[in-house]
Amino acid sequence: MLKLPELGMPELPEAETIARGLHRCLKGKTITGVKTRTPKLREKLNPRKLRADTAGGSVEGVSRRGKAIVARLDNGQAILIQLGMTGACRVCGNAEPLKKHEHVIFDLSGKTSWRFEDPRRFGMVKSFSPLTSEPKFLRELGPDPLEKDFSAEYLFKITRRRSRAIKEVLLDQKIVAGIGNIYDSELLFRAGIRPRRAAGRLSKDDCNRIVRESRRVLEEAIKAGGTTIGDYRSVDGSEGRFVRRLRVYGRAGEPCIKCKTSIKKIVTGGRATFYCPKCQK
DNA sequence: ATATGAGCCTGTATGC
DNA sequence: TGCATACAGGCTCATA
Repeated sequence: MLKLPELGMPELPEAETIARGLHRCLKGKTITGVKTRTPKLREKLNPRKLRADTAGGSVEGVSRRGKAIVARLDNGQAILIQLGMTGACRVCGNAEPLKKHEHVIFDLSGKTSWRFEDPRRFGMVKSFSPLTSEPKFLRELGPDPLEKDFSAEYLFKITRRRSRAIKEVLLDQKIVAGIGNIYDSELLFRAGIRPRRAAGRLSKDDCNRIVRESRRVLEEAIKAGGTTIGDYRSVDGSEGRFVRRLRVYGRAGEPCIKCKTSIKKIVTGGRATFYCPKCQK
């Protein structure tokens, strides 16, 4: 059975939970200091630029874009955090000892510290000015699966003439921003669609179900998410565990919850994919 | 234009 | 116990 790490399980619901938590903890606080411990993240950190852009700024708000986190400051700058595979944030007292993989530390007013932790360093942190130079990654993001513009019509239209497996198409952040490998398997199970179905062969109704089930599974997960972010009280993240009821992901060989057929594991696009061969067509 | 595979890293679980 | 191997939720790049 798959063991889920305690922190940082970053698909859309996790990013949403983190963003909400950060918003609550950081809104109105002023960044008094910026420390970086290694420049080696997915994209090389630029500590001087990060410091110059953000120190002295106050946090106006924190929100989510796809799986990424954006904190807007009152000086016209913003901080983008991509969580990668193992990225996590915590907010704690600024005297709290650093953890091994806490790479970026923003010290804030009120003796608070906002830290980015990422053992695998697939994530990244960078500052930018939202009005003049949004990073390419953000500019290219597709519609948010929880918003109206991710509709059955849109999905139907964009998948025409594509032979690629729907599982892989849904992972493409330029097509829809926020679905990751786990929820991809889960939503296709709920929609009754085989992961390897060629996207271009989906019917309008298939698209309808995919859009509907994407929303459902993501919203359910957000509700279950609760408190990922350590707040002043639970700095160790002990309160932040997600309870997930995964129906197919990580359940290879186990019986389907609907029909008892053995859940299958395949690899598409280099990623593990799980489905029920009977319930999904 | 599209699809595939490699690669960035460390941590954990497994099998010998 | 040690050691080697496989695998992990993201994303980008080079190549075909």
